[in-house]
Amino acid sequence: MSDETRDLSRRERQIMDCLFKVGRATAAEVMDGLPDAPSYSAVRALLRILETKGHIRHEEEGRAYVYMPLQRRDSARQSALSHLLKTFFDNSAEQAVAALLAIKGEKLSEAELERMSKLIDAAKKEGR
Amino acid sequence: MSDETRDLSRRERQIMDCLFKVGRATAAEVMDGLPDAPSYSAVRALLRILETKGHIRHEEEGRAYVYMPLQRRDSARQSALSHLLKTFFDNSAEQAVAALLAIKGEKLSEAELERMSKLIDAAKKEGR
DNA sequence: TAGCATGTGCTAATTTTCCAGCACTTCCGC
DNA sequence: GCGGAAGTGCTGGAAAATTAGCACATGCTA
Repeated sequence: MSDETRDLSRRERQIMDCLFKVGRATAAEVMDGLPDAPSYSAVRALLRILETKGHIRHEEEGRAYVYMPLQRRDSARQSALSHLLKTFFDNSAEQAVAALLAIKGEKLSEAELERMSKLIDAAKKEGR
Repeated sequence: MSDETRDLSRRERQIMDCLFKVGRATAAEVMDGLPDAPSYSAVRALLRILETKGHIRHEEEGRAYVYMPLQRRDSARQSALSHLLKTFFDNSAEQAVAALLAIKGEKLSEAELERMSKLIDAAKKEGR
């Protein structure tokens, strides 16, 4: 997996982030999702480059191109999460969960917390 | 929060990642931690730039400079995690926990899982 | 059918990033 | 005291990224 999304240039990464967030988008939509958005044609140029490099592909939809990542979302997720874990959490899932709760803590519903508990219980059973 | 570590160039980001991972490091250590490491003097140049931009600072230790991030690790963590959540997990802590378990699942000890349960229980109490 | 809006591809050029090299200093051992 | 090892700052320039602009296609509408 040498074609990591991590060694992209700044703009390229921003665009990939945007596409992973929304799943699929036209050039105009990508532009809206970009911080300090450059011109429309700049965005299109970047999209073309990313496509050449094999990170995204497009489908024609009416007259417009709709772009989407080539890498599957869950695969990209795993990879991003894994990197985050190593960089900021000493590779400790526990610390990550703690931080997660610290960020979202109060906004989480009882039901969501319950489902998380279930996930962990399931992992316990798995492990024994 | 305009001085986000996210709008850095590729190399700058790699260096920040490296520094966040280890906490503090000399130029030589940073170089070792870098993928496709460039020359020693290139690394020093980058470090100087990052310092100018206000992302890191250095202390003199013997003859050498030891560099470290200015932003506190937990603050950087929160920010990185929050961004990851938005980009890949629809801002859902639950999905993130699921992915976390999927990655580390089998490698987690009973005790770690237990502590995670406790964290979630605590959050439940908090919320009610 | 002419004109406009909204697409696309391509490309030249500016800006930023990235790097290696050079000059200088300091410490240490011989 | 001299020479080497290991620091540092600075700078010019190559390489990459980023951008805007132009030319052209297509659909729609007055």
